[in-house]
Amino acid sequence: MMKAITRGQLAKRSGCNIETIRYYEKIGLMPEPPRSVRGYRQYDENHERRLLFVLRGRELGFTIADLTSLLDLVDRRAVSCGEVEKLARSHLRSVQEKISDLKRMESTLSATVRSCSGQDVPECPLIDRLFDIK
Amino acid sequence: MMKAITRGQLAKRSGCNIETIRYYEKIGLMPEPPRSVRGYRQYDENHERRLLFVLRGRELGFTIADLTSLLDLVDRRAVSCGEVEKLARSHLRSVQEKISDLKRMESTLSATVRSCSGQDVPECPLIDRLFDIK
DNA sequence: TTTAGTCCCTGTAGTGACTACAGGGTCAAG
DNA sequence: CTTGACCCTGTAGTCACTACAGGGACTAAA
Repeated sequence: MMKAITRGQLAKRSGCNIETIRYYEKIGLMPEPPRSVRGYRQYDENHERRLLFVLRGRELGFTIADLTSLLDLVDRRAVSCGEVEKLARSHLRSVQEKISDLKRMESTLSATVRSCSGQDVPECPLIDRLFDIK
Repeated sequence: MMKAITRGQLAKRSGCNIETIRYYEKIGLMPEPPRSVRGYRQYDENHERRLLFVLRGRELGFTIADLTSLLDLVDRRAVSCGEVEKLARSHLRSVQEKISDLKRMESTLSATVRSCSGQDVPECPLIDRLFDIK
């Protein structure tokens, strides 16, 4: 059994902002941990594992709602690869859409920046492009 | 001179949500237009051009703050290609960073989805991966 | 002329996912 | 015994909108 750690220690170990932990507790993503006599939160390795799960999921771009339902499956011990796959596939699609949106942005931006003189002159192709009617 | 149009008409022409126009006015990105006797906003082609500028800039991922400073340069007739280029370049860098973050996400996700059985079984590589310690 | 429907106005609250702050209590080191 | 770092709480602020409630105005049909 791991010795109980405080919120600040959990934050440091996980790389999570300390307030975010309290926020995840408030929205039900993290369980309410036991408290010390003085009311300090006491976390153990299960809390840490769960928090890391959430942080990794967020890094992969899953929403809080996605993670809530994934953790709900886990909590109910009803993980079925089928359900998870469906969620992950639809998330993958949205990530791919974001990438192509950003690539379109990137090519417009870099074309415009290339055409910039960089001089201290009052003609700017970026401004002109944004102001172009139609 | 273009006949004045209402907020709803401007919204329809520009493809912008009607409430967003009011929001842009509140934060000073759009000027307060003249009003009709009954208090209806009356927009003209300059408003439309400015709104399209903002909408295109947002599509390219510029923040409201970016657009505020760009439009400020325009309003002060002090557009210098140098300043604009600097902003655009730094924005381009952040877009490129976002793209590479998302690509990392994408490859992890698609690798995981590929390894999914898609079956109704309780072993799921995505869950396992998210729960892996370290 | 009435009525129904669509527009416009205002202020305010809600969204997502945090992050920061104020005002207090606790604890360990020197 | 004091200083500073930690912890607690509730609340407000962030960004860029979006939605809603409650009211007035205008248009077209019955």
